[in-house]
Amino acid sequence: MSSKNTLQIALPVPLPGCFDYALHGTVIPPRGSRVKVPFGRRTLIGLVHGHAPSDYPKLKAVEAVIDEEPVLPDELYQLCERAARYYHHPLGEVLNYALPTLLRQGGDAQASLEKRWQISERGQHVSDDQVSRAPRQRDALRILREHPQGLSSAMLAALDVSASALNSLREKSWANQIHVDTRPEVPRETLAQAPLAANAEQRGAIQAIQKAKGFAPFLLDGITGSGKTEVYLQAMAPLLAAGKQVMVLVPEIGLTPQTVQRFKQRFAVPVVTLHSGLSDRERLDNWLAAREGHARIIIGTRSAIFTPMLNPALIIVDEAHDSSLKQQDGFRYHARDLATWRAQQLEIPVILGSATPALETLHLTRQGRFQWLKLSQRATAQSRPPIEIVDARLAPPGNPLLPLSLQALKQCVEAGNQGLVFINRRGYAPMILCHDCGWQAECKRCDSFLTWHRNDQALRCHHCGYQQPVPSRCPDCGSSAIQEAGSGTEKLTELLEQSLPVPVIRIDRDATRRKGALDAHLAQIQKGEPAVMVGTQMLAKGHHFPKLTLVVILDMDSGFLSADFRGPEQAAQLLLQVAGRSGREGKGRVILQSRHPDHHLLQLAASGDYPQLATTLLEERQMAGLPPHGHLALFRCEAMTMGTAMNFLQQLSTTAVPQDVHVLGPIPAPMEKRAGRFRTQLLLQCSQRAPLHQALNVLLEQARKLPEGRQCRWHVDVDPIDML
DNA sequence: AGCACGCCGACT
DNA sequence: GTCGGCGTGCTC
Repeated sequence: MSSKNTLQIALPVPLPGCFDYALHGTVIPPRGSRVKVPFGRRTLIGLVHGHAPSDYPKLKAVEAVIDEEPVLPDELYQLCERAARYYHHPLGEVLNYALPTLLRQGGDAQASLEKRWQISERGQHVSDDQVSRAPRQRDALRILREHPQGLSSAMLAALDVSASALNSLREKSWANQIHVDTRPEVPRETLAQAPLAANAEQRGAIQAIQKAKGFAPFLLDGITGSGKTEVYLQAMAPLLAAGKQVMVLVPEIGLTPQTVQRFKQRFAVPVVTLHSGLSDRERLDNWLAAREGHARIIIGTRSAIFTPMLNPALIIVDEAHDSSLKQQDGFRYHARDLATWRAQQLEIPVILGSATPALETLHLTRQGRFQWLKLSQRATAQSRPPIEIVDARLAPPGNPLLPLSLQALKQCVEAGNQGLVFINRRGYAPMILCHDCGWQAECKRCDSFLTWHRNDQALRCHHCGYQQPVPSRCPDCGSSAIQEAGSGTEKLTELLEQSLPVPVIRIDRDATRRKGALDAHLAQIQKGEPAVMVGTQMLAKGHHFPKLTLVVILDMDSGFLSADFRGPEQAAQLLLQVAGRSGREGKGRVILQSRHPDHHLLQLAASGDYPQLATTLLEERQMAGLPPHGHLALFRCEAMTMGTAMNFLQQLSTTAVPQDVHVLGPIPAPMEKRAGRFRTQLLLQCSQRAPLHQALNVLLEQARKLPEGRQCRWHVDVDPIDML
């Protein structure tokens, strides 16, 4: 055993465990600091995990120590360790994921400073005749003299000072470029705007959160329009006034300028955002601002849960039921659960806010492990509009809209209001087929039908992106009797444009792809003139449409009938979310078209009694041993042939696992073929977490050894959200 | 995951 | 005769 210093390094490679390296030098870098090490034929940046003697015979030496201090606070390092263990994902990759890109690449953990031009001592004493032949430089000097703290290049350009004049001044040592820290002083008074008046329920919730000491998990269960955000804002106020920081996690599409604006308007403190739209530099600056305690409100999407904070006081997860909080590839963590762990570790409160809490969260709350804060009244004292179920089978052929729905839309816009038609299907028609031989356009690479996008003259697969031109004749029988079946947003928009005297605004991924297009559409709606929106899920969240009084929902059935056990839960959440758009400032109406108007879960959801629906669903889950009553992990596999994918998981399923763990499968995934690969899955189920994790450890070890696995791409998903 | 080594087919 | 296809094996 070597007496030399040996470091254990976590590296960003998909291999379990850490790697040992010899350290020349006497100062041992602490856990969480970055080092550069040789790995195979390349050089990687890893994080110090610890130091302990190693018996590995061919130790390589650390090439360079990058940080003397950890880049991640130990609390975050521990969160990563726990997450790596729980999700069975390599620690090095988890840690790597937690770091901003520039730090992963070895960059300095330094906020960027603003460059400014400043007049020098010598420049102060330059007389006008010294620059009589250089009027541009004379003007530049005059301007710099007026601004002794210096001016940024952008401001100088705005004042018509050219870069060449400035460079000339620098050559004569009359001006310098300096770097300044432009972070604003945080004002003593952090409240910038008076809070809204809270009703009794809101006051109760705010007080409960403010009274909390140490770790305290809350479910803020409030129907749409009940003023959850106001509760967040008032709960935050004293924390911010005490110089602390608050983290707010929001769903991907919820991170709109309006959301951020609401926080910025209320508080005069630095607010930073963390989301995929930032440049690497902006992301690092914001991350550092949070780590150093300058940023006081940190708003971000799921990955923001890994942001370090100097003075953390509260974590808020808004729309906590939203499935975008679970990462669907690579490191498959759930930000809602990590938020709870982190709050526990930091001994601070965490608030999960939702109008339709996930059954997991409701279950914990009913067990008393979350404190239940209920908001049952709309803040504006409007009652929630009832959801009318109507039989969609009565719709005229080829038209997805019932006469009743169309009539209601007409009345709505004639009364000067706005309507929304929700249809969760993009394109013109979800299918095209041959009337003569029954041929249907299918994706070559997936088990799915191609959607006709008439605007773009293309058939497109929504699962893999495959695209092909629309055939004019049937490729099988040559008939020209090709027609579409079903309706998407494009067709519905066209139909409504023909029937209504007002603008029809389509809001889906296709219509809003162009940068700024979504904002332009939303702005048009905000003007409040009569109009009808046609939209997908994109419209379901966050947006506030004051003039919207009618919502027509076209295709919620598939969710309620889905093979996925979470189908009804998610459909109900979406239904209530969409319905909640209606009548936020006035009387509203919601029409739900369904081909299964007697379906009991659909009726329960439409009744608006989400707690009762949840109870029913939870009973079903208990009988089936499904979450939250049982725990699941999924081994997914894909390969070039079904045989390879099946064979691997078949081999794997013979591995001995702890007694109480049920190994189900392998079975072909619900969509057998996707993007040209065949997909299979092996489901692990257990009433307890511990044996499930033991089983995963055994199976993972086995999977890495099995030769059959080499022709497959496989991964595990702990607590899978969608089984498809 | 990278990145090498290694052994078989169509090209200057 | 070479360039390059991706199987296989390893990384402290």
